[in-house]
Amino acid sequence: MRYWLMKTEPTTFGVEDLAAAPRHTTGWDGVRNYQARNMLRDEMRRGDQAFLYYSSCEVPGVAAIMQIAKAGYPDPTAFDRKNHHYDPDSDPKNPRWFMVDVQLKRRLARVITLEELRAHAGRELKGMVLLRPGNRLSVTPVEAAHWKFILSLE
DNA sequence: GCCAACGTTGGC
DNA sequence: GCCAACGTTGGC
Repeated sequence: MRYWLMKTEPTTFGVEDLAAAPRHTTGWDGVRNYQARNMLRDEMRRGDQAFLYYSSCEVPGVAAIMQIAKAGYPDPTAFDRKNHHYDPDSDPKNPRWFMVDVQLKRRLARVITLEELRAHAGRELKGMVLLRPGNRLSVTPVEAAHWKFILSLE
């Protein structure tokens, strides 16, 4: 089993939205970056776990644990003219963008803030993709040891 | 294939 | 709201 971190803006889609969804499960659609696409399409497996991470907000940080409920499949929002993430160049016969389904496992007792994670960037969380300067990827892998350490901060 | 211009991301 | 970092686009 592998570990991941997936970014969302809390004002757009927060933990409470996921909790309110049927079976606490939703499609993680709208990712339009090739590197992230490759992970969604090729690497994520059902049963993998992922941190739900809040970005572009007052207190960025890890807010919850999710489980990958369905491995990568074509993202239909790319074919929907009216959708904000519509991509006219994505051919349904050869889809360009992929998504997974995620299920809420549990909220963390508190948000583990980016500031806290950074405080450990030189040691326990050395090499964590999220903390790499200039990183903007909305989906990143998390090493098992890092995953465990972050939860120990909870 | 280079690279300048542009748009987006996301912390601060 | 600012701005640095990065990805994408398109002219050449």
